[in-house]
Amino acid sequence: MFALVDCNNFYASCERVFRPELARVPVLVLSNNDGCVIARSAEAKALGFEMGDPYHLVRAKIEANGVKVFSSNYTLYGDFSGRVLETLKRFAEEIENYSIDESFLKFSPGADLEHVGAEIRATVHQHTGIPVSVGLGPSKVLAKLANRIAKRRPECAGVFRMPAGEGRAEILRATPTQELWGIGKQLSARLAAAGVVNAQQLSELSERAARQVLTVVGARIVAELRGASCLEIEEVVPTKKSVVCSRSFGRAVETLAELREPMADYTSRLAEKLRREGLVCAHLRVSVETNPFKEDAPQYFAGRGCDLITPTAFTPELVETALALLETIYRPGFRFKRVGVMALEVMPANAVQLGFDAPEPAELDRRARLMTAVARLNGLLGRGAVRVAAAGSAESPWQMRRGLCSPHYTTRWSELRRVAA
DNA sequence: TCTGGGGTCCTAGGACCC
DNA sequence: TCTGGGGTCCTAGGACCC
Repeated sequence: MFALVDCNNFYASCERVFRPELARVPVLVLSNNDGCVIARSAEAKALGFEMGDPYHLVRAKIEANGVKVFSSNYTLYGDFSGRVLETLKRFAEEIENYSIDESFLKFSPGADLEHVGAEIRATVHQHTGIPVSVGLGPSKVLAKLANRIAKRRPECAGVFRMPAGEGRAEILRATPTQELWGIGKQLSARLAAAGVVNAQQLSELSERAARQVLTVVGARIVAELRGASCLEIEEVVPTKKSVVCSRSFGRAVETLAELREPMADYTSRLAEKLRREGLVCAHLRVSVETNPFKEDAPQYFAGRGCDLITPTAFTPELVETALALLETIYRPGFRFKRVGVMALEVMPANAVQLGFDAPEPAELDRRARLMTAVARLNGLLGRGAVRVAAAGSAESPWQMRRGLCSPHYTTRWSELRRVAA
């Protein structure tokens, strides 16, 4: 049995914890740059504010209704998120922190689940001041759905356990496919075209049909809807595969010089993020974008990436690369609204795939030996399997390079020699 | 006349999530 | 004038190899 514990209106609730005077006041939290609404208290929802409402379009309504508005404060939310997680740990042995405001708990078959939902709610509220809802079900998808119901039906008091049999079928019939976890706008439209509009119909789809319409992801959802758990708890936080820093600016810009500035800025933030998490990247990608909301203006969207000679999180190197990439995709005559930079092929800074002793300095041709050794290993293990790594000194703890068979290696022998040395 | 087939890797793009 | 930011996974298609 799984439980999904979800904090109610999380960011708005965090803002409220230390401000009791806001208890019944409608509260909104805005995105970076105060661009749009990203969290709403129950009172704000009742007033008709929607997720993603542009601030400048709802400002009048905010003032007219005495709504309290906050710029987002992710440090605060991260702190509360950690405290909620700590509190939840006492309730289950297996726990997955799914997002900043949600966690999955897994209970063993014999567990007494009669009152656990209410206990979780009371304890989290007592310890953190954050209200949560609890959904229970035999699979993650069903626990997610149960959570929605817990939130929606006042008589549930914030806890709902997915029934079996006809009770569940009745709920699934009343659930449009788009409300399911993993089914968005596009997929629900695709399903509707195939005559499937509610969750019960979806659960009755054959594995083959589900795969055809929704690919393997959809097939898993169908199994989960039938109560067969196939999405497991992921307790260990997997290391990131990419890290992004992208942002819109207040005012659109046109020249390359004006674009270079935010690009350099975001890239150094990206480098900081990587270092903070102990990561390096072997591929960097940048993108630029005009304002998609200005439909009458000429639109341009472009991105380009390149492999790095040495996986790195070193700011000057990344900035230099990002600016060079920017130059290749910049086009004059457009009004740019956003730039982004993304680190790909991210790996832990201390990763070493395979090491071997460097040949004796006295030996005639180190280069040939290295090449031969790596080529042989890659022949045995598959192209790119071997990466050259060298432990370094205290100032430069280590350096690492992607497989020698990458097209770069002959052109930057000096770099490799430095690493190998 | 008649022009293979199987596999991998990479990239771009689509879809989803919070 | 003013519309977020950060992720993941999957697929299709092209390049390339033998």
